[in-house]
Amino acid sequence: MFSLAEENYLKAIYHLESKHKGAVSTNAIAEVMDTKPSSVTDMVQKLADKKVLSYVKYKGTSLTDEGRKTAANVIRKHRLWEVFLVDKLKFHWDEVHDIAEQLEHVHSEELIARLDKFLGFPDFDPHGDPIPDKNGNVKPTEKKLLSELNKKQHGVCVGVKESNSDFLQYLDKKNITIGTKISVLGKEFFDGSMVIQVGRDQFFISKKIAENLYIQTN
Amino acid sequence: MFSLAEENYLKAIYHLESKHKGAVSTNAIAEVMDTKPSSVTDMVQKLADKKVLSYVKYKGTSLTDEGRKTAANVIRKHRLWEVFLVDKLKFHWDEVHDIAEQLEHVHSEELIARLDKFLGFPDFDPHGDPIPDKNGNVKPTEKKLLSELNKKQHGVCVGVKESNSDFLQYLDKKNITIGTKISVLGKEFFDGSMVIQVGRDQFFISKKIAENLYIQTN
DNA sequence: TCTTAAATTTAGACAAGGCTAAAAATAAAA
DNA sequence: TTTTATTTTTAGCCTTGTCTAAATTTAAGA
Ligand SMILES: [Mn+2]
Ligand SMILES: [Mn+2]
Ligand SMILES: [Mn+2]
Ligand SMILES: [Mn+2]
Repeated sequence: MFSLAEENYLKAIYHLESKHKGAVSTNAIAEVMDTKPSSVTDMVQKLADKKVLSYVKYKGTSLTDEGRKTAANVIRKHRLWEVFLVDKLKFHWDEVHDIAEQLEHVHSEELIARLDKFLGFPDFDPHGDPIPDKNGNVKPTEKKLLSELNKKQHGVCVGVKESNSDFLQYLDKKNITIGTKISVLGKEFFDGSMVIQVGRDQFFISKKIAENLYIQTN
Repeated sequence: MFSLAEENYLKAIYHLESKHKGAVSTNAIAEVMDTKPSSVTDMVQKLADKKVLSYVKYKGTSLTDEGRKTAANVIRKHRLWEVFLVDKLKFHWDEVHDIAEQLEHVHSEELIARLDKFLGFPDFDPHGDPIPDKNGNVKPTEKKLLSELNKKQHGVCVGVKESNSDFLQYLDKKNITIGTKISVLGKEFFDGSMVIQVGRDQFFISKKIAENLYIQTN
């Protein structure tokens, strides 16, 4: 059994590993955990003792299979609760993260199994992120960023990269949500900005927006 | 905002106050919290500083209005989650307490408001205990213990006093649940045992059983 | 009332997590 | 290859919540 703090560290390291290849640096962890590098060192040494990650002084850490599975399980819980909050309690998709952040630490295998069933065994959370299975496996999906598309290409929005409130509220204003069809009408190579079509509307979006929307094309 | 430990102390003191009149003793708190009296003294002094209870050395403690409201709110959350677990996730009523014990500490007013609505604003939890409203008020119900009934009296089971697994499973075996009609066919004054009728079945119960079943007669 | 027993509090420690300041190791620059 | 800058770790201290052992207070018995 892992403490709340330990679970949060494992989750953070899991996400960092999936973004950048190679060992995760102490400073990177401190950054996302919003804590000091010295605190990270302490915790990482403790987690290494517990065999959930391997740690080499000054070189960084990487999760063991055990650690990866544990982290994936916390993420599984987080995302299932987010589905519950949106689908059942009718929360808006920009309101659920902080609550799920607490719910993810409730310990009960049975609870999650039943919640999963109650929700109809969802594959994705409200932000389009995949929900790991009981064993910590995530089926790989072929999605790309909207910013990778070129003029005249189109696809369906399947997720968001960053999911902070401001961004999600912007998407709502533009009627973009998971499942929305998006077509690229024009693309400016100088700044990466685009003109896209969503439903009947055509409008301009910045590169930053395009880099935070996942699209599935096929 | 109160810590998990503080919330549990407040809840325990709230329950103790409702059972025995007068100030709650340090030892009584230690007993139900399964901790040492010295630890209780420390915590109780801290909670007194926070104005949620009044504490007089060697004399005991009692909740302030503020403390009572805070405690009732934790209990409200506990019971609403129990309703969720039984009604929605189809848990059995003897399996939900420990999970609710964790869920009750998730902080979000909005979450509880929406959960309440999702559950249809229930008045009682799966064990027949009343759910306090947002302001910490519980409507008083006129219920008595089955052991207080005499021969030929009858009523409807509206709750259980102790709700440990063994007892709840016994009740299931006997087909007794919230809403079940129970008639007293005989009562032995020597040991308080009874013969009762439940549906078509008639059987013997000990005084201990009768003292843990709440009945509404009218 | 005097003495013993029970309840309660105080003193001193400990583990988990976290912080700051200083030291050590590694990476980058000259 | 030195020197300097950056990253990371160590050392020492703090807070929360808990515990044991010892001291105090209150209650009970003679
Ligand atoms: Mn989230
Ligand atoms: Mn999400
Ligand atoms: Mn309960
Ligand atoms: Mn209950």
